[in-house]
Order: sequence, then C-alpha cells, then structure tokens
Amino acid sequence: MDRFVSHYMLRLDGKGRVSVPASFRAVLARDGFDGLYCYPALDRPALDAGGNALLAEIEALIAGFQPYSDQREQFALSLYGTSETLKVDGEGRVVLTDTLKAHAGITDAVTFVGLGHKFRIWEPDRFRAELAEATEKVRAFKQELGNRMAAGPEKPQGARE
Amino acid sequence: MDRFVSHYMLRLDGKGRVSVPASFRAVLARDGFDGLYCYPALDRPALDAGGNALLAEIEALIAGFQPYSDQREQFALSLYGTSETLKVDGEGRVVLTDTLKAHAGITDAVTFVGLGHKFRIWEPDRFRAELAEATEKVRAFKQELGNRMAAGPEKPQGARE
DNA sequence: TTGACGCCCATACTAGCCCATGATAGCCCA
DNA sequence: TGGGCTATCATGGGCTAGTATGGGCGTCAA
Repeated sequence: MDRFVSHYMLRLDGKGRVSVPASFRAVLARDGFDGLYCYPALDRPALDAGGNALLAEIEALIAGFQPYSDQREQFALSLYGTSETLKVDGEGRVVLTDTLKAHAGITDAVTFVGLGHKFRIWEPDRFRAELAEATEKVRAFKQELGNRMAAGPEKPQGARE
Repeated sequence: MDRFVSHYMLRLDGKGRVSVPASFRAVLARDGFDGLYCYPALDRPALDAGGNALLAEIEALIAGFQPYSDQREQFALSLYGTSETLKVDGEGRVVLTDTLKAHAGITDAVTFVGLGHKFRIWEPDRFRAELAEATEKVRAFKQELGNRMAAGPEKPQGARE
C-alpha cells in the first residue's frame, strides 16, 4: 500500500503523545520521510500531515510563483512558517505542538483520515460532523444526478458515477 | 531535514543574546555555513537569515544584472552592505546588532520563521499580524481557485478539497 | 579603565529514548 | 473447525540527553 486510506480514532496519553496508525506509518516509511510533516489546514479546523509526497506538492506549489513575488512570499510564510516536522518515537507516536492542537481544537483524542497522498487529523467530534456533512452533500449530488438522468435523454457530460 | 520550517518564539537574555532554534541550527550545520548570515529584509520590518543557500541566492540575484549597471551596484550595496555575519556561541546563541534590531523593532523577544531555504526574524507581535494577513490572502486565493474550477466545464465539485 | 564581547560553566525543563503491559487479531496446528 | 499461541499494536511510565536560559570571568580594544 502506498496511500493513506481509512480513518482511525486514537487517544492522547498523559504526555500528549498519540500513536500514528500503523498502516499510515507503513506508508510514511515507504515514502522515505523521517518524521511527520504537519501543518494547519488552510480552511478547516484540522491538520494536514504526510511525508515527502506532501512536501513535494507544497514545494511545487510555491515554485510555481514568480521568485520574489508577494504571492510566493505569502505562500512560503503560511505553509512553511506554520509547518512542523514532528518526530516519531520508537513506538510510532508523535507529540502535537500547542499551536497545532489549538487550530484543530484537539484535547485528548484525534481522528486520522487518509486522503491518498496525505492524511488529515481531526478532533473526533468535528470529524463526525464534517463527515456527516460531506456524506449528505454527496448523497444530494447523487440524487440530483439520478433525477437528471430520469428527466431527459440528454446525458450529463463528464459525470461519472 | 534540509529546510527551515516552522516558527519559534524566543527571548533575548540580559546580554542581548538569543538562541537560534535547534532545528534551524541543524539545517545551518548541514548547509556548512559557520555563523549566521543576516540582513534587513528589503520591504518588511524583519530580518532575513540563513547560510550558504541564502548567500547563493543573493549572488545569483545580483549576477542577473548587467555588470557595472546602476541596479547591480545598488543591489550589491543594499544587500551586501547591510549584511552581518553573526557569530554563534557554543550554546547556539547570537547577538543581533543595534541596526538589525532597530530595523525589525526588536526589543526583548523574537520569532524565527522558516521559509524553506532561509528564515526570517520578527518582533513577535508584528509576526502575528504578518502571518494572519498572509494566511488570509492564501485562503482567499485558494477559494478563488476552487470557484474557478467549479465554474468550468461541469465537474463534480468537492472532489477532494 | 571600562565596556563589549567571546568563552566557559550552571540549571530548570522537556523532548526523546527505552523498556513494560494489556489487548487484539492473525496464524498455525491438532 | 476450534482452540491456543504469537506477533503486532496502542498505551503507560521512567530515565537521560538536549535545549533554552542565566550568569561569571578573562581578554581585547577604545
């Protein structure tokens, strides 16, 4: 496996440590990154995390802007500047910094969610809400698609089930 | 790790010394530069700092201008002329010169911010403001990007992010 | 001489490292 | 197929080395 998939709820211990799910660790190990690259998601109260694949994505994004441009500086600041490379201990645990925990509202438990080349870390209740909302939207979208199908012979272009 | 990443707030002691974050020192050590190369950022009340990678960037920038041109001389003057090579003591601390501190409005604490190949030194309050502003702009930019995508030839929106 | 700076040592704190334990799930063998 | 064994995993706690910070002392230059 070379992708982050599925989700896991895990608790922080007294020292604030939390185990990275074993299957995610396996992906990171294959990816070759030592540690865990992590930063606050831009538009959600959650954390994005991953390894070299994620880092490469960010680097490519920043390299796409003109050197010395304002946009590039802003992206570099808000991506590199808020990132942390968390160390993973011998048991596969990490300690989230206070800044990271504050952004996601994390206290004593987290939910890890695989998103393919990266994964996201949520406070469990917020994750449930986010998942419910996403599921609802997907369901509505699918239904709308079905209605459109039934209504007319014309096919919705580009819509694959 | 070969990039400056994350940010750290540290205080100056009575002698005006401040510890360079350990993770930044590790990058500098790998970079091979002895000391800390530092100069006032051109268009911000902050200081740019780094090692050989930063020096190489500056050199490339200046080399891009016509030899003997006014621009080249001006850039050379304002970059090389205002730079300091700070010494790092046995404990990994540096002393900022008065000129540097004045430019950034630094008094008794600083925030170090990684920007990949270099890092920036801010007065903590100003940094908070700058980060908030940059994050806001990046967020707006991303949203605009998303809207543009969704407006295009009908794609299932919400397909990741 | 005085002040600034480099160099050295001291200390509180915490992050990292190591070992221990309980639970679970997968595997093997009868 | 069922039962037991073992490898893996999540979790807990203690110890140690590293880090940030503070202060003393000698040296060099103004």
